[in-house]
Amino acid sequence: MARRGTGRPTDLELEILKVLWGEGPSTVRAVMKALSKRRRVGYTTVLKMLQIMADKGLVLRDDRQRAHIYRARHSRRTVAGRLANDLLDRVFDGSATQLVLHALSQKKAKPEELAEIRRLLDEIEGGKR
Amino acid sequence: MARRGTGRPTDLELEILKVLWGEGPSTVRAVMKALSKRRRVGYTTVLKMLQIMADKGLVLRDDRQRAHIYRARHSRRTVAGRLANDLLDRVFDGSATQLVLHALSQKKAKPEELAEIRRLLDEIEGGKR
DNA sequence: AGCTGTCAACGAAGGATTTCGTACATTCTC
DNA sequence: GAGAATGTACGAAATCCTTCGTTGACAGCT
Repeated sequence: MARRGTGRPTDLELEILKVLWGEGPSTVRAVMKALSKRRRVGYTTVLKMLQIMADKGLVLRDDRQRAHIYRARHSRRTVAGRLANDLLDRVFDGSATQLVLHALSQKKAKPEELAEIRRLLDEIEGGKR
Repeated sequence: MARRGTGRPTDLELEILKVLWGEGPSTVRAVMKALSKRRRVGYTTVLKMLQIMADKGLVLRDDRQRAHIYRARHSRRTVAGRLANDLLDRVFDGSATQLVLHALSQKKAKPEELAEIRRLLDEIEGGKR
């Protein structure tokens, strides 16, 4: 049971997680429908993926109904943080600043976003004083 | 020739790129030596990886000498930015702010780093005024 | 020339990811 | 109840990543 790879969700797994985060607990068909809007994907493929993901512990399955209900095991916040962290370690050697600098210089953030980041900085520094 | 996957370097590919970025153009053996400090890896494995990476266009090969010299095709800055960007699109739906917030809250940044980020923010906002 | 060490090239193998065909069970509808 | 629709489960195939054994070429040395 519980397989192990890199620990990171793969591309398709991430797409599926995003559906579950957005739609909440769903049946295979519901996930498949939502996913079809962005990607051509067959029913059994989604089913198989969800089975594997359940096996890996990425999703939880409620099989009390005939159509099993799947839901993400970890919040979007948790997984996203884990991935950001992972990228941090693998590429930026743990320097959050480097990652932030890249992220900010690549995408043009809106003024409100910049203000939000400033607020976070204040918050972090405030906690230390 | 020129294969295509996700476009992202894999884990081992990234490790190899980091060696090339750090050491500069190197032979297979030199890469293998440097890599051995952090990971158990055989000579032919590194050779094969470099051949594949050259095929993909991740590295460039100079085969004028008997021992071919490999070097990273793109700078660390470029690749890192691309990866941060990719994560942004795949997980944070393009919101740099979200990524920054996660990055900053996961790792505890040093005060100097926070100051550096502030400087960047000033720079970005300054350019608009 | 023969021996030794280093090199590139190739192919194969094992594991992971993704896709889908098929089989079989259950539920719904006529 | 028969047949269609919908569901799970299983297994196989295609591709990619990673690893390594083997082969043949080449260079240096005696």
